[in-house]
Amino acid sequence: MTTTARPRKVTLRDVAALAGVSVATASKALNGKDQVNEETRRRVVDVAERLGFTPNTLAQSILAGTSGTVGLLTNDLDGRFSLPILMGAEDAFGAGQTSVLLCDARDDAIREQYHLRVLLGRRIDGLIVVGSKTDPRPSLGQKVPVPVVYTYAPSDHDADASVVADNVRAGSIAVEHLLATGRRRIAHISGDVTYAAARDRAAGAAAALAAAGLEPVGRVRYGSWSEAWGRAAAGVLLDEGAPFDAVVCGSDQVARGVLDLLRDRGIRVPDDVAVIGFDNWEPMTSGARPTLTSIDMQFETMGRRSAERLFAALDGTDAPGVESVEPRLVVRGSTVASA
Amino acid sequence: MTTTARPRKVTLRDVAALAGVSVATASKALNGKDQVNEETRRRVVDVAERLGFTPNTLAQSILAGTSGTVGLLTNDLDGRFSLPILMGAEDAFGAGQTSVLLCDARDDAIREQYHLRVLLGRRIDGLIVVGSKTDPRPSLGQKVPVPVVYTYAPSDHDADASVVADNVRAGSIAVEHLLATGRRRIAHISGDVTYAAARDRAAGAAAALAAAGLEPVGRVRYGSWSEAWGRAAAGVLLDEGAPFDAVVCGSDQVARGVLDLLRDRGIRVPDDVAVIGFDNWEPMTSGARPTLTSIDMQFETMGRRSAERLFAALDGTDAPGVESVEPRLVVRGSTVASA
DNA sequence: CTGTTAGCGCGTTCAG
DNA sequence: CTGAACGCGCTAACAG
Repeated sequence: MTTTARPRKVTLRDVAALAGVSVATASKALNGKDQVNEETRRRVVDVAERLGFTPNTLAQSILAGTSGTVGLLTNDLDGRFSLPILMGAEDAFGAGQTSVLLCDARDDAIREQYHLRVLLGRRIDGLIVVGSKTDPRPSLGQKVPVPVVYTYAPSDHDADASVVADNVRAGSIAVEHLLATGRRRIAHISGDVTYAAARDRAAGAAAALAAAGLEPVGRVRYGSWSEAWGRAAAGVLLDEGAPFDAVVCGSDQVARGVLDLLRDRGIRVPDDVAVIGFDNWEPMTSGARPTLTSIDMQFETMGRRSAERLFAALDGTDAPGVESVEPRLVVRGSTVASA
Repeated sequence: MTTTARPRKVTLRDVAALAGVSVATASKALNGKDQVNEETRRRVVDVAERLGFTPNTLAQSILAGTSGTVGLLTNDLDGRFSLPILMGAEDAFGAGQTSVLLCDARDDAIREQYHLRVLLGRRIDGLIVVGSKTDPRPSLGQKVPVPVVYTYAPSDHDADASVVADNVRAGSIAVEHLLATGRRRIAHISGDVTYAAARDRAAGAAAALAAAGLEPVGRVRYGSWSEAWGRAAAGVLLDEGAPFDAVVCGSDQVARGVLDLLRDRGIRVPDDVAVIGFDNWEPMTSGARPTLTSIDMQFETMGRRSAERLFAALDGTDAPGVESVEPRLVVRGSTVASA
């Protein structure tokens, strides 16, 4: 056990003393104010460097009334969606001087409330709340003294600012791509029906089909977000005998299961049947045979936009309301042979 | 655009004034000191509640000299390993009063240095550094004025504190499990040889085989951490003709590829060949057919231990050095039929 | 150009 | 039991 007595933090006072000036002068010198002799400045800067002086941001904050810190309150730290969102946000903030305080509430209102208190105590300048599902979530209320942006899950209150993925549009894009590749008999195997994401994607897909004057092949088959369900549902679909030349799948995992079963049954993809998923989750898309065409929900962009809107709100230039991020089609081998 | 002029933060002064007492009394009342009349306290608490008073942690910190904040500097935010580590740490901290400042350095030394400065400026009490690979990484040096714990990737400096996964042990556990299920001819398909994790696991596996007086089936086949590589390598292995009854795979993804190819070739798992992976990554293990036996590296435990050691270091009761976390075998259908 | 003074929000003596 | 005064590290306003 090394009892390396950590030295007391070096303060501006120390620097000033050793440089033979007052604290105020030292402060000015280090902050590039122009009311200080060039030589004096050099001396101060030099001493500061030598002492390894790091200004105490806390003290600055308490004075400035703004902490240069935002809270990131997530309910989906184990899920794979909050991570890219987090990265996008961290990215947008990192450019400036803003640091991120991360909290995980695990979908527990009590824990959320607790973390909120802590964050407010730390005088965060703003807050981003990441939901665990895309369904609207309860607002934190209007009494929170800093701007709040809800992302992934929108707030259920109109006056709040939210950034969400456009799942309806994603559904349409999927179907439009299949139509563009000449498919006409399109089935739909989705995930857990209690998720708005599943229902929204289905709605978008249905709308695109209807717009093309086509009927879907059977109803949307809801189940769970798993490969096993994809396999099972695809099996049932085949056994029912209605011909189809494409399957829209609720997620990449479901799509993966569908691909596996089609392969088992000797059905060629994409020649006989095209398959498309959602999320563009690399481990799933790249490992599939053939590689999986998917709709990327642009989570990183969502994170970045959330950060940007938070800044805007701080400037007082943000309009409340829900903002959708446009999804993006990524074409691979499961819909186009050459891809 | 709602220009809701945000009200000035309510301070202890405001509370005291409205309660008709001095700041000092208000402070004592709210902090449960026993030198205050019960009725006065009630009144103060009441006013505080009504005003939505939240004590300014920054002000407290500046005084206490400790911020109740730790830095979490990761280089693998996009990878899937840092996330569970982060959760474990967040968990351990959350119990107390500690908040986490998250930074992503993306394996860039410049960015890392920059973030370090910012974090120190914010007077973090300690720092956890998460690597992107398991290979040792350069130490931040001994001049950092707060305790540092390196995790996932250990520091290359002996005097530093590190928490790592025991990949060698993991390799042994994998082989021992296969031996326990009666396998004797064990092949090994791994990932990217430039990763210490791949080499360590192979070393552990080889040692366990040797201890049992067995020879491996061919050399370790290194490649990449992908399903495609797993398929390709398994194909080659079969084509070479040397009989084998088990395959240790460098990761769950590789294992997934191996399983797929064996299935294609009509080889039954686990009857003819057992397959085992590493990481116990749920999307991979549960989607596989059969479900995949895997070694869980206990990332969450690593995060928790890192947090605990950081606390210990703050108390001055931590011994430096590398600590390994024991991996855990999770048995599923790819090694045991009934599982 | 430099030093002195005041004060940010809070906790903690120490008198009253 | 209560309140006035001081200090934490720093910056802004004002004097010198």
